[in-house]
Amino acid sequence: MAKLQKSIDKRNALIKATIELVNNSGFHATPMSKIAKMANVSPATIYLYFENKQDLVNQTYLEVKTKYTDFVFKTYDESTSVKTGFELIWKRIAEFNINECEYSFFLNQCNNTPIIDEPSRKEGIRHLQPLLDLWERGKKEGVIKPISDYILYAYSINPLSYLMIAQKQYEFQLNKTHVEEAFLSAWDSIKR
Amino acid sequence: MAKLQKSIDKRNALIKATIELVNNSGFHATPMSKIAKMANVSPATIYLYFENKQDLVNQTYLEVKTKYTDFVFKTYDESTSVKTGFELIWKRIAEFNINECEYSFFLNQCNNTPIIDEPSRKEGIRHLQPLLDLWERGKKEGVIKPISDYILYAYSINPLSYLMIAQKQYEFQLNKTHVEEAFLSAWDSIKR
DNA sequence: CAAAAAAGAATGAACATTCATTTTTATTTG
DNA sequence: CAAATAAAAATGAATGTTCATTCTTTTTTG
Repeated sequence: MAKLQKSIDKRNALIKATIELVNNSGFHATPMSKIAKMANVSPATIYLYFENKQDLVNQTYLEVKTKYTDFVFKTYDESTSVKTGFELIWKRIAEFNINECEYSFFLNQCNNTPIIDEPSRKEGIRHLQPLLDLWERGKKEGVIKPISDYILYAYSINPLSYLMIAQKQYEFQLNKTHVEEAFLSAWDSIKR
Repeated sequence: MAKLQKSIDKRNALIKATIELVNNSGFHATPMSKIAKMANVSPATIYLYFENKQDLVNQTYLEVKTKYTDFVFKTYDESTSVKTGFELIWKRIAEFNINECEYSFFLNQCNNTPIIDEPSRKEGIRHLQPLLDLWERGKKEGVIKPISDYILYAYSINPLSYLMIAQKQYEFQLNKTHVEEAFLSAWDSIKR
């Protein structure tokens, strides 16, 4: 009896193709046949790895989201001051947004449109917990404004997504100075 | 000879239906037949008002964008101080985002995905000129940080879109207090 | 009553998914 | 160790559906 050992490379190639094609055309304008072609695989093969198109995109979302949070919190250390901790996380997020543009663009599209189904989306949100905890502490210490996490997120984190899109879509180039300026704006908007 | 007088009501109904359906399912998952049904019109009739599906959505975008900027700058008066002017514009944007949620959600979707074609998108951007002029003046007067308009926009305006989506998607409700807090964050992030 | 507007049915293309085979891989057996 | 074989993996073609758009006919309008 042969082992059930489907090539992980093929799965990765499919996920990569999905990201690229969905980024450029959107979920519904991306046919399975194109994904298959880009991954050098027959359309039928996709169904050995994923239940259907929705499942493919859900799994892609969760995989990218995991890469994102793994990267973002890798260097984070709970024992620092709130400001230092925030700066650490923020800069990692910025780095991810700039260097892994394909991934962030995909995540952003998932967060802003109805491609992803609700369970997968909920699953994805929980990943930011350490940042929420840090804010909690900051509020207690009187360093962070005592306002809703949604507002804190909207002002200090979400703008990075916008800048990333601007970079992709318009003739705007984010350089080191911009990142520093953006960080100061982020901190100014949430600090007490 | 009968006048060429296509009913404006029908066109409006089509645009309204497009917004609602695209908001809930996205462009490519919205069939013309559904748009027709919701507007109480035959599918063939759509083609009397619009060239094709892409044209329908482009025109919808421009129409909504115009409603947006008309509303936003209606009360604006160039002769005020920079801070007052900014507050005036910002609050109108907030009001639009909260009260005309359907419109803002649609605009946001257009800005973040590849539904709209490039010429229509460019056309839409120009509409924010008065705000850009105000920032220019603010920078000269030393009231606003001397940084890229993209960053100013990312921190002071774009967060409202995020809050609007959060309101639609999660269990978050924007009240008057939130709006005040958000305005302070916006101003803190761009003021010198 | 003629021209415009609208309608429903028809058309053809595109697509997600499944089906029938072939190819690859791993294991067994002489 | 190699030939035989059985299961898994992969494939290309087929299927049935959905959809944008067009065509032909009917209805409305001035």
